[in-house]
Amino acid sequence: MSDPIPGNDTAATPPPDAAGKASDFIREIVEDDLRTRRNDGRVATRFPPEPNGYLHIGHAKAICIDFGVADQYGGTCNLRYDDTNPVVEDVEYVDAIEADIRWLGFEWANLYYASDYFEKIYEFALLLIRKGLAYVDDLNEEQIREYRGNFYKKGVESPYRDRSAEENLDLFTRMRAGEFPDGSKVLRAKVDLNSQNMNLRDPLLYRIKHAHHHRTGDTWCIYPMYDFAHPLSDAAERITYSICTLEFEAHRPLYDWFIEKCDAFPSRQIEFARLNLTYTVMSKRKLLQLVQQGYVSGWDDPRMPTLAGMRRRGYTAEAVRAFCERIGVAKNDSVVDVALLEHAVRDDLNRRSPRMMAVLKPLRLVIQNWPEDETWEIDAANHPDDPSFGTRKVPFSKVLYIERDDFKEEPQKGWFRLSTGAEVRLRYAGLVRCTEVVKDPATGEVVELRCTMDPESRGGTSPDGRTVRGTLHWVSAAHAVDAEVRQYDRLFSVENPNASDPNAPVQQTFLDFLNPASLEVLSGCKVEPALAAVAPGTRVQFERVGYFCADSKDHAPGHAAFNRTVGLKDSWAKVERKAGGEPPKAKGAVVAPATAPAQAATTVAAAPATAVAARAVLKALSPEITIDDFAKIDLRVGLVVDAGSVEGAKKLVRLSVDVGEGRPRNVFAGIRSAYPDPTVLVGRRVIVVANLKPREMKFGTSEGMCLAAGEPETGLFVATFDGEARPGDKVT
RNA sequence: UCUCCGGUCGUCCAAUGGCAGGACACAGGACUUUGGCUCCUGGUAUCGGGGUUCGAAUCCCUGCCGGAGAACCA
Repeated sequence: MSDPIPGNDTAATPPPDAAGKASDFIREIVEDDLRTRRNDGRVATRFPPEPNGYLHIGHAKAICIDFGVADQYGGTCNLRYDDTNPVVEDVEYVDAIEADIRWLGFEWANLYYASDYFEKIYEFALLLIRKGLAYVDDLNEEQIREYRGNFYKKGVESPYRDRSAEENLDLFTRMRAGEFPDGSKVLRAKVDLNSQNMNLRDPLLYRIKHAHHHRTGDTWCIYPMYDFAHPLSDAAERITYSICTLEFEAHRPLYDWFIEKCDAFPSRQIEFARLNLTYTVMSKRKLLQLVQQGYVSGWDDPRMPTLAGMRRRGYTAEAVRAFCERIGVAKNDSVVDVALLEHAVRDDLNRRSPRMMAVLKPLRLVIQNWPEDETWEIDAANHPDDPSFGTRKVPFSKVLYIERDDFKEEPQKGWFRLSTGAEVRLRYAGLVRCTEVVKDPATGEVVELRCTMDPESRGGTSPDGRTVRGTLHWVSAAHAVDAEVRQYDRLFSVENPNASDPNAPVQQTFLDFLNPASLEVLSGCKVEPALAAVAPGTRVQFERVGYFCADSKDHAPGHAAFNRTVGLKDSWAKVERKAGGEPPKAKGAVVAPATAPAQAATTVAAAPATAVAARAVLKALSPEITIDDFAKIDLRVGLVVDAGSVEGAKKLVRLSVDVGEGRPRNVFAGIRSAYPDPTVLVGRRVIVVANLKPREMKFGTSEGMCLAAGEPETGLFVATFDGEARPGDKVT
C-alpha cells in the first residue's frame, strides 16, 4: 500500500476472506461482502467520466478508488464514458482522458460508452411503460417545474399522468421516430410526487433532443437522463460497486428504484466526499473558463489542477497516487491543504531526481587566485543519498555565476551565505572568501564579486577541519548555457477562491482571486552544460532551489526551458519572515519584469482594484506586471439616477449610474447592510471604476464598481460627494 | 421554513462501547559539502447540553454548525 508503483499491486490478489484491515469505509463494505459471498466474491467497479472536460486531481482521487478497489480485491474496473447528453460532449476529451488514466498507472478491463446501451435502455423504458410506471408528459419545462412543487409544497399530478400504457407506448415510439420537436414531450417515471426527495417526484427518463451524438450520430433524437441510464449501464456491466461522489446521495433511492422495477442487476451505489484543495478551483465550468478566457495557456498549463497540467509541471503519477492515499476516503466535506500535495511530490522527487546546478538570477563571481585559462572538470555526485545515480562532470573556471540572493552586503544574524569578507563553500569545488564587491557607479548595484579560493580546500573541505556552514551552487560562466525558467506558484492567492467576501463592494468571483504572481518567467538563467542537454520531460532537482522539469513542449536543443514543479522547503525564508514580522506569504505581490536585474517587487493591499488589475494583466498573457498597469484603472464620476434592492440577494443593491455615456450603467454592489433603503443614494455622486469588463451575475450584468469603504460593524458605505463634478469626469 | 447527509488536533484521515492515534502543517533540537534529506522532541482535538452504561468520540434525546436537494446537466 505504501508502494504505489503502477501495475505492481495488481497481480497480488489477496484471498477474499483474508480479513485485511480495510483502510476506508468503502473497502470495509467490499470486505464484508466478500466475507458473505454477496456477489460470489466478485468485485467490479467503473469509472464514468463525462467526455466534456479534462481530468483533474479530483478525478484522480476517484480513479484511485475505482481502480484501486478493483485491483486490491482481484476485481475489474471498466472505463465508461457517460455520454447521454450529446450537446455538451466532445470527442476531443476522450483521448486526453484515456492518456491521463494510463499515465496514473491504471488500465481498464473494458472500455464502454453509455451510448452503447441506448437500445437496451430504451427497452427498459418500454418495460416501465407497460408496467404502468412511466408516462409521456406533454407539459413544458416550466410547467413540469411548477407541478413538481418544492421543498415545502407537494407535487401535483400532471394531467397526462394517467394515460394508458397503449397510448404511452404509441407516443414514446413516435418520440423516438422523430415526430415531435425538442421539448414538446418527455418520458417520466411514476414514482412519488409527495416525496421530500425531489428526485422521486416523477423524474424525467427521456427528453427529445434532435442533436448529433458523437458516437451514435443521428440514430437517436431522444436521449436518456443520467438517473435512468446510470443504474442500467451499471447493470449491463454487472458492476458490483457504483462508487460516486456525495452529491449523488439523494439519487440513490431512485437508482435503487430503477434496479428494482427493471429487475436489473443490483449494483450498490456508494458515495464519498469529493476532493477539495486549498488555493484551487476544481469545477469543470471554472477550469473551462480559465482556459477559454485565456487566464491560463490551456488545459495543460502547469498551474492547472488538471492531470495534464500537473504532468507538464513535473508531477509524477506516483506522487499523485501517494497523495490520494494520504488524504483517505470518507464522507465528510473537507478541504485538503495543498501543502499535502506539495509534500507528496517533494517526497517522491527527492528520491528519484538527479541533482544539477542552475543559477536563476546570476551574479558574477571571479576567483582571483585561479589561473585565467584553467578549467577543472569536477566529478559531482548526481544524488547525495543514492550512489546508483552516478556522477557527472561539472566544469569549474575562474569566472562563475552564483545566485544573486546568496550575497548580502549587510548580512543579518544567522546569515551564512556570502557577504563581504565571509567564507563559503562552492558546492563540490572548494572554499572561497569574498574580498571585494564591484558596483555599478551609476546605480550602486552590485555587479561582481571578487573572491580568493583556499587552495587546500579543493573538493570542499579544508585540512584544518574548520566548519563553513554556507554552501552555494554555481555555474562556470564560460561553460554556462542560457535557459528560460518558469517559476510557477499557486494559481490563486486565497485559500478558498470559491468564496467571495460578503463585505466586498461588488460580488466577487473566483477570477478576482487569481494570483498575479502565479507565473514568473526568468530568462537568462545560467545552467550547467549537462542540464541543458536533458530530454524534454526530464525531472531534476536544481540544487538548493527546487524540483524542475524540462518542458515537454518548449524545451529543445538551443532553447532550454524548465518548469518549477515545486520549490525546496526553505527554512531560511522562515527565519527571515519571522525576523521581519512579515505575513507568511506575500500575497498580491506584483512581479517585476523578470529580466530586471534587481527585484523591485511592490506589494499592494488586496483591494478589489488589485484583483481587477491582476485579472486584466493576466488576461493580457504577460508574465510581466508593472506598477503602470495599476494606473490604467479608469475612475469616473457617476450620478446615481436609480437605486433599488435586488430580489433574492440580501446583500446586493442595484444602482443605475450615469457616467456621461448617454445610457446609465447597471452596477451591483454588496452594500445593502449600510443602505437598507437604497433610494437614499439617488442623486448622489459616486466614483465608478469604468473600464471593467461587464460581469455576468445571477441577477443581471454589472457594468462597473463603485468605490466604497467601511468598518465591519457598519458595513460598506459608498464614497459619495456633492458638488459640480459632471457625470463622466475623470477622477484622479 | 422542509428532507437527507455530515461534525475528532490548524488540515486530512483513524479509533466500530475499553489508553483518542497517524500524516501534513507548526514549534524546538541533532545531523549536514543542498538552510534539502534524515532523525529526535513538543504543543494542539472528540460542536454544546442532557441521558444510558462500570466505562461514551462511538448508543439515545435535544440544540447548534456545515454540506446537499426544487436542470429536458452529470
